Amino acid sequence: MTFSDLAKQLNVSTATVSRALSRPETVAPATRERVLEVVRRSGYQMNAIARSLRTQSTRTIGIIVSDIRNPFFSAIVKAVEDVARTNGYSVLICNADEDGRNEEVALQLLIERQVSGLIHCSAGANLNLLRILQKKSIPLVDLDRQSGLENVDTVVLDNQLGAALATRHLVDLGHKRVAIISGPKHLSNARTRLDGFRKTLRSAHIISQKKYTEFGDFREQSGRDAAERLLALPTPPSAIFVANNEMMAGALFAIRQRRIKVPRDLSLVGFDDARWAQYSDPPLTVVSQPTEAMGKKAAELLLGRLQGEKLANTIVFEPQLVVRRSTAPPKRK
Amino acid sequence: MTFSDLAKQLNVSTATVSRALSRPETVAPATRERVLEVVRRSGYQMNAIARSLRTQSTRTIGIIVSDIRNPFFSAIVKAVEDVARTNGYSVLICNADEDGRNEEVALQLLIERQVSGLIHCSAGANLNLLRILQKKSIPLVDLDRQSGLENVDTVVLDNQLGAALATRHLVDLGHKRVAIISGPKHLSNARTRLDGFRKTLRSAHIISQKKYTEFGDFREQSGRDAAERLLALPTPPSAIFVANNEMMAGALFAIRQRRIKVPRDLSLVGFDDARWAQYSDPPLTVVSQPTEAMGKKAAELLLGRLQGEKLANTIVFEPQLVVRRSTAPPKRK
DNA sequence: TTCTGGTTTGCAATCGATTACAGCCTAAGA
DNA sequence: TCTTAGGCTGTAATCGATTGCAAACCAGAA
Repeated sequence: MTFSDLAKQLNVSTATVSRALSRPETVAPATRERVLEVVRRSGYQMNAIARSLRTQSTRTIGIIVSDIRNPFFSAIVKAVEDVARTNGYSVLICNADEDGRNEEVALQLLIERQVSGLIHCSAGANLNLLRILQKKSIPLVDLDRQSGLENVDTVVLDNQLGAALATRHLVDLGHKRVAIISGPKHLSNARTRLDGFRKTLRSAHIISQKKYTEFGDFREQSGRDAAERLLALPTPPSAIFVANNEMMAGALFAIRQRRIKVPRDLSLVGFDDARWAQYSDPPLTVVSQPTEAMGKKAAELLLGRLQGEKLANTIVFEPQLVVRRSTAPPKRK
Repeated sequence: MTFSDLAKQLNVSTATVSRALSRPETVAPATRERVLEVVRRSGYQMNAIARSLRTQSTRTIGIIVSDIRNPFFSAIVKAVEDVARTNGYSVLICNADEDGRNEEVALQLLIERQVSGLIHCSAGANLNLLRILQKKSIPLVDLDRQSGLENVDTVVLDNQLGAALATRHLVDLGHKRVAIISGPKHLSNARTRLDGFRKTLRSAHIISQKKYTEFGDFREQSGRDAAERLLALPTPPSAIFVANNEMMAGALFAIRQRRIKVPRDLSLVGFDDARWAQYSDPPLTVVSQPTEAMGKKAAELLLGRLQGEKLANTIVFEPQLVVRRSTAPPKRK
């Protein structure tokens, strides 16, 4: 069923049908009613592909996340989808699985599908493809992780502050042997968190030791491995700051396996307040971020750009320390 | 940058460019190389919209989920996306928020966008729109919840068995006052779970009482409300079977607020083994489902259909009872 | 040289909606 | 009665890639 079929049935031209639907005031009331009636009765469904080709606009926004199962990202996706839908956009979703290669494939695909805009949680892709977006003037919003591209809308947490809050909390409790399980060095948010961690230790006159600095890839398994290495140390840390929730899940696994008591033998601070963090035993002290708000804001920035906004904005959200029961003063030796 | 631009540059026709890319063996080696070289150098990106219009195929699969933040569905989405990607498809995602109206809007949208196929976790939409899909012979896979449409591929859990396992477990522990927080009556999976629950009680000669049967909408808040009602009863239940993980989170909230000790004062069995269920305090006894496998299977069935498979399949997955520490024999009075 | 068969290429229609432009009609004004 | 303006509608081009058909070309056989 196409306009041309309807037009034949109605003895009008496709132009009239099109106008009756998209600019009703330009067609005579009588004709308009006739057209609309037939459209309704026939259950006609517009072909958005054809329309997109002609109008050069897909009203689709692409989103690349690093792991849709991470509650942080699923909350982002949910928020983005909400904003998109209420503005007549749809969402094409791609998973990068924390791998720059996958991200590049995804970018390629989204460009080919002519997305109107892109929300992008970098897994470390090469900048060239992103430059293509810019050349095609497809607006881009960096979310959570900065791609490194200049003049791009950005929504991030103040990661430095977040890490500082966590670290400060541990230091204030009296911990001296403080470890970090950081994210990969090539991701901006991981770097900034590590930075905040180190600065805070330094300002407390604690030397951040190399053996207490572990790097994971933001995924569960790497958190588990890192925790195992830390716990196997001759003098293991008395506190660990784990830089994201997935790695925290992994770390917890290792910790339980060794039957280490939290917080008696080990204090833990996590990053990002996934639901399970508060239900966990013990409930975890974490740095929480306003996830939904960040997703919403990213979508809004994007829509703003699509509606002609010129300037690139950088929005920084504030983290909050949520103290629960996974942190306590260190055991006296 | 279009084929026509490239063609001009190369002094060939657009037909040749097209063929060099999609059926290289049909063009002379020399020309082919010339074309490919220019394509590479110019960074040409195919316009998938135009191609889709011409070929009448978008290679996009739509997915409607009821709540992307529910880890059950995000695991599904992840699995579907994986299978899709490795087969050259993309995924258009829509959120129904457990509301049939939203689902209908989503269906409309996906039809207009000419998705090649649809994976569908019903929130109870009207069947008419789904019939349109069938009329357009767009393959459809019902996942987790049956839409009620005939002759449709289906991937479900054996919900009856799942509920039976849970209930049996409680009964075997000696519980007589067993309550259920069920999902909404119009969803197939909720109904079947309720059914399994009732049948099991009956076979144990326990009368399932109306006051012990609560209905929620599969979302957190409703679980909380339902739990509150149950706990406020003159003789509250000694065990509750909560029919999905979101409502369980809500129920737990209410239970903690009342400082009820689990499992001493109340046994709990959940449905679907979200990550937090095992980290929870106490770790929850749940009926687990092979979520990823279900998502994967759904995607595979869909792709099968897209490749010409004729018969509609119904795949039933087996649930498993995972006994943790939220269940125990009832207190003796 | 002419013909045959095969390879390579181009022409032009096509997918379905949108829209600039032009033409038609009607009614009001001269 | 003749203009003219404005409202309504239709014609046809367009978006960018694909593809059936036909033409052009070439090598080898007669």
